[in-house]
Amino acid sequence: MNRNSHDRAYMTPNEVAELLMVSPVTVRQWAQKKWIHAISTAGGHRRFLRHNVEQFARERGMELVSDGPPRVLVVDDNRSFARYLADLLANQPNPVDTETAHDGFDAGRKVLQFAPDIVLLDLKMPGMDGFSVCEQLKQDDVTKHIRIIAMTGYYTPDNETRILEAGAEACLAKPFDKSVLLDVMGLEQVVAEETMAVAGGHVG
Amino acid sequence: MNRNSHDRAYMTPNEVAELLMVSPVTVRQWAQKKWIHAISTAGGHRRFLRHNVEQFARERGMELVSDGPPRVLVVDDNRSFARYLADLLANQPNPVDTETAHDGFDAGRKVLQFAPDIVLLDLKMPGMDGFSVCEQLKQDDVTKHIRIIAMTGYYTPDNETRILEAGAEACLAKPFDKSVLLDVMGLEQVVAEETMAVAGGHVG
DNA sequence: GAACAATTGGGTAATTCGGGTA
DNA sequence: GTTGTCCGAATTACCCAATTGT
Repeated sequence: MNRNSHDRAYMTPNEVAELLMVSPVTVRQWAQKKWIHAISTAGGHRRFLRHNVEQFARERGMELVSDGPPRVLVVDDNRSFARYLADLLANQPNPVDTETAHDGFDAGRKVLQFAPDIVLLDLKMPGMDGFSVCEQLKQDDVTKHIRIIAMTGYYTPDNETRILEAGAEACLAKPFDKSVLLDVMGLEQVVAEETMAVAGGHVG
Repeated sequence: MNRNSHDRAYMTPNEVAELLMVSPVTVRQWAQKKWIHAISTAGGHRRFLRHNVEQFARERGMELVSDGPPRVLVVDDNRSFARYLADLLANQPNPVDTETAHDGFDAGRKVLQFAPDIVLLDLKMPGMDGFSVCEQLKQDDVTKHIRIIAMTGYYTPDNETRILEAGAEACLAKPFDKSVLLDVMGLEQVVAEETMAVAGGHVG
């Protein structure tokens, strides 16, 4: 079993090549021209830091990171709650593009078609293992950069630990405050706004 | 050995040109008019994502000339059975490219990334409604052309009717003969080969 | 540590690409 | 609407020896 680049802090030339949709030779050239900052192993092989690769891509105007408004995919089998979250985000002062998915298949499809920057992922969906989804996203070069924020109505510290290890950057226990969500997502919100309870209906 | 576009997530302009039966210059024009969504390399060269190209082609009513061998996605939560089917197909006298998915999310992802010609779909997967998957595939312009062959260990005439109405072209009751599968798929097989029982392990 | 497959670096030549124009 | 052609630039192929991973 190969270790995936997600588990490591560095990337190999081949991994960078695939991510940037270019042959390894070209990555080599770019490194020689110092367009991408590279570290050298003792034997002279190059290793790249994810941060440097992304910075390079951004400077060259690649679409690795969308320059438009953030795109958020809400994955929750509770349709009304998903719709509620999506509307909430779409109506923020800072615009956000939103989309919803209600089952695993739909989620997998839209992750590629909608190409979100952030996925709000409900962990407890029938037949869909949120942990597995998280791992799958992080193992794929095309989707590994997507930020994952987990949500669960059955919060336990153990679950939080597991999902964070799987690659999520936060785990929110339902119900959670709107302000907490926006804070975790890194979206600025209007100051002095009263906190509004955001509850998942199916939590009961 | 050259890497084929089938092995990559992206396509070069020349590859797109060949697929669409047009000169590279024309592909260039189409990309400039933004008829085909293109991503840019750091050096300014264009790269195309497979599903973007296919979407464009189908919007224009084009018949895609599948250049390579047929691509088959096996969707079954029983990993060993899915692997067995995939190996079986891959080792046919007529080569077939195969891929497997074991849950809804994985299936949704690979339907776009692998871009199969045929999906072998198990109807009874935990939390994944095969009928819903079938409908989703048929409702999306990008995937509606994909042939769907259903498989179930709990065959009933009613189920067969429903899945056929949802867009599948056949419904196989496990266990089924290898020859039946190949026949339904339209893959030629070596004559006078003894039929070999193909059973799903979890049907038990 | 030894053996083996896969990856990598460096070099040069060959190919492909984008844009403009016909 | 599509293609041919030219040019400078970007990308890739192919060579082999060295490094890395298992």
